[in-house]
Amino acid sequence: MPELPEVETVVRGLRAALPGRTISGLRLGKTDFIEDPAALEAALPGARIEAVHRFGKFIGLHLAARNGEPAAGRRPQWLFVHLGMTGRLTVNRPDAPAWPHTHVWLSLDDTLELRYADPRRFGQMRLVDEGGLPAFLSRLGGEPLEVTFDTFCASLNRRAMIKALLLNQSVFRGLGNIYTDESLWRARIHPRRNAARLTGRERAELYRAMRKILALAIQMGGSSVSDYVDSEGNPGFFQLRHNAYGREGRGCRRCGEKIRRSIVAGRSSYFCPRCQRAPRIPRSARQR
DNA sequence: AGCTCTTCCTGAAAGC
DNA sequence: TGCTTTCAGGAAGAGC
Repeated sequence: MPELPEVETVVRGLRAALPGRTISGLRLGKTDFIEDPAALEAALPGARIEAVHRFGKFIGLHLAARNGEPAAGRRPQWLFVHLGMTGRLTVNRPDAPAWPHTHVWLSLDDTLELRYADPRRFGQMRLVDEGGLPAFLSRLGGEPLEVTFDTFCASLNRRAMIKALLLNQSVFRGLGNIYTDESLWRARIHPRRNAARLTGRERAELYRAMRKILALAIQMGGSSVSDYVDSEGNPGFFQLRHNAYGREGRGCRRCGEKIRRSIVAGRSSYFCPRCQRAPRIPRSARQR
């Protein structure tokens, strides 16, 4: 599933292909994952793509005013795309075969196509104008690779399980199930630990682990565990280096103990029961 | 505040 | 073999 490293990989690919191109046409299939399909049809044709950015798991295409229109006309806008679970945003030649479940087709200068395919349609697509950007960003926390150690530590002072906290996009933006599990494994912290109770040393371990894991994953083009491919349709390879995620029953690569899976914060969570010590359960909450 | 539960959706995998 | 059921999960909203 696309998380920060996968989205970053897609963004880097798009950044090499899109800026400077003009959207010459738009075709929509199913639109239930698009906030306002009519707005896309009104705004996109003729708009020029100025830049491509990433905000957590969101891809932001910065669009310039329509060529030749007066300055008072259209303001710059952002087209935000979230890949959800199974979204694929690829640049293709118009004659190339399309993935099944392709629902958005953007013609670029009549020579290329930007396509969005998403079997489960858990993705999102929405248009935000320049003035709406602060409100959009205010719902998101800091970038995991940009946040300082001090800010990171301060953000952990909540009484929530560390796994739930890391998954919460309003705390840090971009971490999903894979990279929280991989970071916690590397830092030897159990997913059910209370974030506020992590020691200073544990916070430092987690900060370092998270940054290392994300950097490595980006280097390897992300993890392809289900449908993920980059903007050229190629898979990533970081799944080969997973130490926890998806490894239930297999040996921990540090100590040999069998990796366990349990539901934490509503998500399948993989961890090593020996390296990642479970928190003590309060007497009051134990069994019944 | 922050937890659990539910909904959205399809394809893969497990079950019978 | 072939049909049916279960499961996976990011985000958002309801309810507690």
